[in-house]
Amino acid sequence: MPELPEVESVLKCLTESSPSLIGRQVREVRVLRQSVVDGDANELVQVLTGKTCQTILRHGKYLLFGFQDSRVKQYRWMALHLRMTGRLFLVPENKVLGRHTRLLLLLDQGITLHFDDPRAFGRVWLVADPQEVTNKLGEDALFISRDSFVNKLANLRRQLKPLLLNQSFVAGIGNIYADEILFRAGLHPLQISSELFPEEISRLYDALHTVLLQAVSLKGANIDGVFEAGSFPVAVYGKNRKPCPVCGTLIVKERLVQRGTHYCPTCQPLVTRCNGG
DNA sequence: CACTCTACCTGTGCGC
DNA sequence: TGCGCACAGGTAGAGT
Repeated sequence: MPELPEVESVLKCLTESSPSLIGRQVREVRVLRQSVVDGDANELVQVLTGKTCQTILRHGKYLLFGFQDSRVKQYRWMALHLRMTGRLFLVPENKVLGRHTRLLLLLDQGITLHFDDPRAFGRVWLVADPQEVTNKLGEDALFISRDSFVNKLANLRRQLKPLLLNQSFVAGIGNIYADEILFRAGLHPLQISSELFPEEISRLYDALHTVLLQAVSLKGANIDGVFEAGSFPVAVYGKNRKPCPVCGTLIVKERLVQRGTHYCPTCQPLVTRCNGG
């Protein structure tokens, strides 16, 4: 369940730890579970071995690691998605493997990058250019402008929750932050985008921006022991049958659009409207 | 186009 | 105590 704020936190850990992943040369790649590599695992090993990690980008929930050969200027990129339970961390080499370690990059300076993932949904794959990943995605949710958000949303007739979850609309929001954003905006998950009043669209953008910025600054969400790092306090996610922090009404959890969805029926009423807002 | 369903996975927590 | 099973969810891809 790492979403944008959690992935951003991972990125900061990798780049700001000492020693940082940036500037480290790959001495050896170990694929401990073949399915962690989308594509040819042998090619991944061949391409990365000997190269140096020069930069790491994030777009939505994707990380892109730029590797360069000392002799060749052209970058090769490793894309990575943590999906549900993936974790990345730098540890001293010879550290015992976790039960669910899927991929190791053994680096210089005696450190190793671990990719652990109990559910084994996470993937890495090679791309020639970051655009291979970002082309299919919308703008990053942390950086999308109000104008861009308003324009894109106004042209779509979609329920708000699946719209926020759609990575080609805006990249980085998952189930937790979709619920949190809609709660903060006071909008029902099934409200139709094209029927919103301008003031409501503006509120939705404000909520998206505020929630994500705050969550990033707190290094992700704090959800009953799921994430050990973050301290962003969730208002509705996982709070079914608990009082709404605003009005005290009990939070409802329902399965909407194939997702566990938490909302306050008082603060987020579903409003039916005859025509576009 | 908008929406639904399924597959991919495994740890957790429930009922019996 | 332990067994079986539903459930959690991001994404791709197929189907309605």
